[in-house]
Amino acid sequence: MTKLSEGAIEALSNGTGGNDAVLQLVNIRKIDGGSGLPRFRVMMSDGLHTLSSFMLSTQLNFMAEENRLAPNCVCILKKHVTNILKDKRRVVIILEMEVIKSAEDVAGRIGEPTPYTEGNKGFNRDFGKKAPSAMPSTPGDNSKVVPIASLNPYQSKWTIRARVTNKSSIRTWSNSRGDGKLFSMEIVDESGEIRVTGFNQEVDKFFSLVEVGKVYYVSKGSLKIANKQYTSVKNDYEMTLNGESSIIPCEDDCDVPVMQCDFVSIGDLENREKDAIVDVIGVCKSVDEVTRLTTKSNREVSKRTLNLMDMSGKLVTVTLWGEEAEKFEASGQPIVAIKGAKLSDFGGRSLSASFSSTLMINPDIPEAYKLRGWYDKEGHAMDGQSLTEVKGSGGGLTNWKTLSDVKTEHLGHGDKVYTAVTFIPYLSIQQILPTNKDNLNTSTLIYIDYADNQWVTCFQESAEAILGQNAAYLGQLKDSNEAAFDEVFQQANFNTFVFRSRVKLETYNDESRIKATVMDVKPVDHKDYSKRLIMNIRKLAAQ
DNA sequence: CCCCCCCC
Repeated sequence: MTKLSEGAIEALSNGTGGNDAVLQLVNIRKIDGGSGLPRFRVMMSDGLHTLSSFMLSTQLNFMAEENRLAPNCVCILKKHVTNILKDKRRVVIILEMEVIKSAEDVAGRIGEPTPYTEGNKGFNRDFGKKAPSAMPSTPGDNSKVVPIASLNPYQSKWTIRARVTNKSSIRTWSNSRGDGKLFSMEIVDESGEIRVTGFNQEVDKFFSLVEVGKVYYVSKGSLKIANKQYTSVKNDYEMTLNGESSIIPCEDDCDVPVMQCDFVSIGDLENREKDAIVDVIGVCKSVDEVTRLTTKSNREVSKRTLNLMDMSGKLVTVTLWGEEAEKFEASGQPIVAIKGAKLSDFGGRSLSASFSSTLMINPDIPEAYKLRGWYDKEGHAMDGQSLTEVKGSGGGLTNWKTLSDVKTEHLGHGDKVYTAVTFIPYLSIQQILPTNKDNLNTSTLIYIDYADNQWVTCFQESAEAILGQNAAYLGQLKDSNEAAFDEVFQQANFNTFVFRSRVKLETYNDESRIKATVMDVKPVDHKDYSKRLIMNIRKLAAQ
């Protein structure tokens, strides 16, 4: 039977408890978090005593939500902080905890614990494994270093020690409530992260001091409820620097983490809501050239799109803006991580690196090494399927299929776009829009590959690309020289192109059939196509 | 006290 850390509850309750206590979870309940995230209150037992004043820190909410923390499970309390409330009660905030035995593997309650009666005599704060004497001294201030996760609007005298992971430029604003300037940054420690904003005088005082990547002691700021709409930072609160605040560089910084990311698998982006702010990591499989464009509000901006793929085998198009677009270096298919990318429903699902995003190229984190290993071993041989359906040129050719794949995978039942290299044995023009001869409205062609055939419909642009003539000229020719007109179509037969086509189930008069439409036609890039064929041969040989 | 998130 699992041995619990008898005596740990008493120690935790009077503030002398260390970490790595083995405890049994007795009960867990959700409490109303008001406007913020839900909070979970937990009762734990050490076999001798139970104590109900444990709170799960919000970054561990997933453990409760996934039912990993069911009554009777046995856990190791890896990291915690003790907060003291106004009425001097202690609350143990669980920062890190591991379930070592799930509820179903435990027969029931271990021992016969009785509720611990709060006999708080001491009044020392306990911040986890660091004994008060070992606490880093805080420059120019008597306050103790506390974890970011313990910050709240009700305590004002504190110091945190945190690394800056992101810093904005200085922005000015002017509206009915006044005007001013501000900057914001994101900082992280081992317990969590928080967004910090400085206005006006605080901009003058702190902006130039703060450098991304460095660690600072930050003391005294105002905490308020965070507006989740604008940030992916996992904290219910955000901090505003005020006249009392200080920021002092900290040289001894190696134990402060670099960045906290909660990566979403690219495949899972399909299930996320539009406008969600997410962290993603993937291999940059392809990249477009940088382009300049003018926004609706008449601002000039640089833009670049890239395709990221991860171990879900799915790809997504990500748009970078401004300097990040201009400076992006795509050589060697780097690992790209983006913290705080914005999910859009353009083309199905796509991502945009917004103002508050942090872009990392080949970051020094385990997820990146894992992905690199996977990609070099097997991922490079996968085409992957893109969540972003790209119209026209640009954005790269993805989701390569043979025509028999299109059938056997029932792509048409899900409104999918695929790429295929196909040969045109026969092409016929069905219709030139009678009211406007310049408009080659519809032409239908059959295309084939080695395995199957498919009738598809082309509209003007793709039809012109296949016929090699523009619609206006063809319209004239049809009236003036029918033999020459037919010849254009004869010439187009027996050519091979790369087609991007959309297949979709259409219902007409209660009858359903798969309708295929060409979205884009390109000449075959034989070098690229040969590589693709060699890759497929290798894959078949490996089976 | 901001919160701009651009383009196809």
